[in-house]
Amino acid sequence: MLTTSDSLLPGAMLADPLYVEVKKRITRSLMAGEWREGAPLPSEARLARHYAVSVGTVRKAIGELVAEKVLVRQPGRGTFVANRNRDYMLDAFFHIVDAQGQKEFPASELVSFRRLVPDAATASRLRLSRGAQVFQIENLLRIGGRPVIFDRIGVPHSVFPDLDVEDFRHRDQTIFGLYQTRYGVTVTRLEEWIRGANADAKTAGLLRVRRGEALLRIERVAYTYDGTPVEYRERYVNTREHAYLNVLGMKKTSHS
Amino acid sequence: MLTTSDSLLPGAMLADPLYVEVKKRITRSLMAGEWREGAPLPSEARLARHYAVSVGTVRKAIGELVAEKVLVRQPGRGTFVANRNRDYMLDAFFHIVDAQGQKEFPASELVSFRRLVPDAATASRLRLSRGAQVFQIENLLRIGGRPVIFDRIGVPHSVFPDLDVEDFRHRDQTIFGLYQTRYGVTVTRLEEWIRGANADAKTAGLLRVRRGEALLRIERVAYTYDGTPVEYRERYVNTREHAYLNVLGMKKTSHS
DNA sequence: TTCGATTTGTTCGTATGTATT
DNA sequence: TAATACATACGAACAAATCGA
Repeated sequence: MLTTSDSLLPGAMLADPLYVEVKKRITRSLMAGEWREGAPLPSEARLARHYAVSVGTVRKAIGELVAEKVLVRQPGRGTFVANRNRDYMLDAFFHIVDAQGQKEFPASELVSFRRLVPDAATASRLRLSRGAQVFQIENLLRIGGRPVIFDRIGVPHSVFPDLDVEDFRHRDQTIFGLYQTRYGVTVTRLEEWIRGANADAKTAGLLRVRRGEALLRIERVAYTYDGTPVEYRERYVNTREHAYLNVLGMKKTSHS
Repeated sequence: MLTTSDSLLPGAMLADPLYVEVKKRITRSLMAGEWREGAPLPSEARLARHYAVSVGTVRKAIGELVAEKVLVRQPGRGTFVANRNRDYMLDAFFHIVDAQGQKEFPASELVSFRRLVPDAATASRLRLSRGAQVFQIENLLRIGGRPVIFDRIGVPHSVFPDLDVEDFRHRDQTIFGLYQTRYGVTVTRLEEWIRGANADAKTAGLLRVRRGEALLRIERVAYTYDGTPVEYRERYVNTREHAYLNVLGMKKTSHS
């Protein structure tokens, strides 16, 4: 609870700069669930006293975590653990847009929920040992009422031991939000491998396209703070009326 | 040339914080081509004196430009205009990897070079007025000797007036490098719209796949510092042995 | 509504460390 | 070795936003 002092002073041969050390400690506290999602951190001045460093050093550490979207700063109010709510997820991790480039949050429909030993691809991506089980969830996502995305999700049984169909069916939040609130698992990083794929019979039926129609196939691995893979997702997207939008480089600055 | 002083002091009702103002001025100098690619900027101390602000303020401005990969800092040496060389391009703007996630720089083969009035999609993406002409370049990219990517590139005649086939055929650099060195046009931002597409006869022939095979189709617009679109590229990727890799969120930190 | 306490944002200045030439 | 340049760290002052008394 950050009650006892935790000075970084005692000349203990730090490999990293002070602010990196502070950043690590804050990250560890975050991982340990010391502050809830949306909760305020102690003020910069208090953290500085606590770690026995200057305010500027704390500011630099917090600044990097803000850049990584782990924390949020609000002038006059404080620094908070970033909310991984619907809007945030939409902004950060969801890249499917309509022809005008607009994002819309999809409606989710559960197709199947099973517990099984995964195929080789899933096991490998999730770094599972032989025979380890996963929950496999198939999900159909509709945008504007029409099916656009089909997801096959695999999550390790070891990470989400008592996961339940009802969790998925009745959740009022994103899937990542579910991981967060029910298991304290925060997704901080995604790797997406995007390819083209001709629709097979099952997928074509679900997405209402012809067999053989070109779909987007996205293989995606989600990682936690410490780099542990916690979800493997195979996603098929009907890109007739939608697209995967990726923006690289400088954000719109327009100082001309 | 940054010879005369350019103080920001005279209480001239600045809307932005000082460091944002400094950032804007540096960006403007960059756009005006005041410092060549790879050239060193004046030291932080000199810039601080020049703008009549503190070193810390200059550092914050430069820091943001470094985060945007416009500048590069080297301890003990100085601050430099980022090199948009092959390696940088590969890292920043090229996302096609092989099955192991490795990037390899593709070999380029010119298929066609024409000057024409573009189709509606190209004209719209490049914000061209009716009747404005573009150069259209078709390019086949090979990775490991095999054709993987087919590009149809459109660039406004107005931006690259005397562009020549030979420029493309004999360049020893990336296409963006050509824009930079020959026309002073620096690409800082990309928008990529990714979809699936069934290969048509021509593309199938070039990429040596069956007609109807699912390819990745990437529509891409490249923008300059000030947001002007300077290139529209339609790209088809054979993703049998390759993929478009996108990484979102925190970079690997691993402070556990 | 006003006021005061708290918190982050900006700016300055200084000192010291480390890398490069 | 000395000079230069960026990196880190500290501290101080004031501004601006927020919130509750």
